[in-house]
Amino acid sequence: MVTIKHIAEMAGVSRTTVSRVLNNSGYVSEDARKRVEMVIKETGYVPSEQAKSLRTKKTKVIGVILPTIQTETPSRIVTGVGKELAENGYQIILANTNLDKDKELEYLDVLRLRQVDGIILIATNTEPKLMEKIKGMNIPIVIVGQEADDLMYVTYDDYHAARDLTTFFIEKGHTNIAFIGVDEADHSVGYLRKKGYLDAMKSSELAVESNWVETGIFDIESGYEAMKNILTKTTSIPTATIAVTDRLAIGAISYLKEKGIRIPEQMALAGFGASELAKYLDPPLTTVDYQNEKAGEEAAKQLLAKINAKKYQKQIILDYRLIIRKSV
Amino acid sequence: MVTIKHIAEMAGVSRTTVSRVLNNSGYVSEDARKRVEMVIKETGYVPSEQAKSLRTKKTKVIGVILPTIQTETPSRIVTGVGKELAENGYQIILANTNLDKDKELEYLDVLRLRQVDGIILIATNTEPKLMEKIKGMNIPIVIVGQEADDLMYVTYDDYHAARDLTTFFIEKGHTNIAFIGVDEADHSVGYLRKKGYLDAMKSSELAVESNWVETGIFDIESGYEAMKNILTKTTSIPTATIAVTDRLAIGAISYLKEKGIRIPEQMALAGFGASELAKYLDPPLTTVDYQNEKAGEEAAKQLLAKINAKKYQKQIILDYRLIIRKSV
DNA sequence: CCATGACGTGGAATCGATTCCCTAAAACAA
DNA sequence: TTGTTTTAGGGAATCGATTCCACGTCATGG
Repeated sequence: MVTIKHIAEMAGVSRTTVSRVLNNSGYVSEDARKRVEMVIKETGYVPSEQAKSLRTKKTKVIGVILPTIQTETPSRIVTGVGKELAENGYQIILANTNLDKDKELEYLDVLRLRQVDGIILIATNTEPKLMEKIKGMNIPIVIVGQEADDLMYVTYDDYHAARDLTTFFIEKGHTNIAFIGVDEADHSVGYLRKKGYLDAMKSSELAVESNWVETGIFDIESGYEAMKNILTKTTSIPTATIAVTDRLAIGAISYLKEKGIRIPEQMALAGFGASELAKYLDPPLTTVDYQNEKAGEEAAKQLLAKINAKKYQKQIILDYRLIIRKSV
Repeated sequence: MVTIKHIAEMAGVSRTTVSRVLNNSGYVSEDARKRVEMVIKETGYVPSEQAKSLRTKKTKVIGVILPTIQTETPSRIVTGVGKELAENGYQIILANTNLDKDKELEYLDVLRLRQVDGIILIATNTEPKLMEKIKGMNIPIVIVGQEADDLMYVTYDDYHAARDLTTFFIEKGHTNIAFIGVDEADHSVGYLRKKGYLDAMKSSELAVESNWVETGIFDIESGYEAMKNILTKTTSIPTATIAVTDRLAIGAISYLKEKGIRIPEQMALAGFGASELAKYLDPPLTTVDYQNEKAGEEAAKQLLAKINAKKYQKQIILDYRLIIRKSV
């Protein structure tokens, strides 16, 4: 393996000078620079990242912690992060928790000891233990998808998205609107989207029957179950349902079809997330488009700014867009 | 930051001894070991990975090159890889080409200079330039999803899967079977699956009209276009269609629905990949289940075996399973 | 003509580990 | 008692970079 020492010898200069050429810092004569560059080209020499980062304490690696790589939201975020980082010569170390909350904490440590320059956490919760840990780390960390008082984050306006969507249904004349949510520990998806729904109902003075509100987990199956509960347990049957993810909506559709209930005539339906498939469902699903990839890019951008001691925005809330399709 | 030097001083031993405790190598008295361990616990010291890898030339990092993270197949593979690696204390550096072939080559270099211990390439082609480059690198590399003569790989039995699926249609009585493929540069998905289809047709002495065979790219839209072409350009209309991915099949379905063509009565349909959504389409889509996650695990397992100079299997071809659903 | 500063360069320390080699005491064998 | 092994531990080199500091050489201005 060719090292800086070899280059120095071959070019007849000291390692110092080679280093100067590499980082173009300090004084180097045109002559010496030429020779060094020649030799570098000939040998195809590339400086060792390990050695460099041992000295400089910078690895040009960013850790990304995510709950799963198998659903669209995190995948898109990572894609965005990756694009932004690649442009700046940074690499991603991936830490997949596979939905295991404890691993979020664990991976923070693993990444620290890998001396990553920063961490992007695609968060599923804002538990105090996690927040405390983040505050205690002296590595720049950006949270994506959740608000977190005085930490850096990039998230979406979940509350207003849910509120707008609900209002949209109300304006269409629906009064009985059901809701399929998830655990409120997920502040964005669980709590805020539900609050948006409830507040919209309240401000239109519409009552919400307790059985209209179901809680699932993040998979299709639980959307199916939730819709089943809604239709079998409620006294006044809703005419519209909001599901907090497209996958839950897909589960709901699957139940509705099984029972021969027509969408949207008998049950209007909407999801969140603008999954690619939503467009191709029958009927195409109304959904909320968050700019996930943009969120990833933005998170990476602010993180790099912070790392390089430039001006950065600490907290960003991205916009959303309702995509109205035939399911309503 | 606490280093081995501090630990040595605090425990009243040399760095050598601390290192011995850390790696439990060489002779260390019970007494010294206790003291060192105490200090390590007190200080929460963790050895620097950079320093270690500078010396040992091992980083415990594996590079994963993939075409996109936004479709199910690579996501599942990465999940499998991640699980296996995590169990062995390895980390993943992610290199996302975003479907840009040139970046595959580029990232091989980037990863090498990051001194990754090995590379897993989720491949979309087997172009000579790429294969040559891989042979020329002196880092262990496993290819996933493509065969590559004398390199390490884990792939699927694409040929027989396609052949079986086609035969299944034939046995159901179909004689006019269309095919939506992709560019044959993708040897597995493009070439082998098509060959399986053609050979099955031939061995049943069924003719294949040239217009029955369409080529798309990997997105839903091109499935739509392909189905449109098949139905508008052919003289004898097919009664069944095989699409080489579920997404292509979804596009095809979308066209069929638009035209009011009933599935499977007027057109039977099948895809490949066992995407989660396939199950919830209307009608549920017949598809081929490859064990993507297993493939990832297997690739990681063999790679680690090779890295650690243990016995490994150079080439693995995984099994598949037809999932017959109502679309046929 | 000499002080000053810009320019060029190299020596050597440093980052934080591992590891080779050496010394020395203790344990054991002859 | 002497000679070998085993056990224990330290010194110092090393990995491949960066960077501080010192030291020349010129040109310039006072």
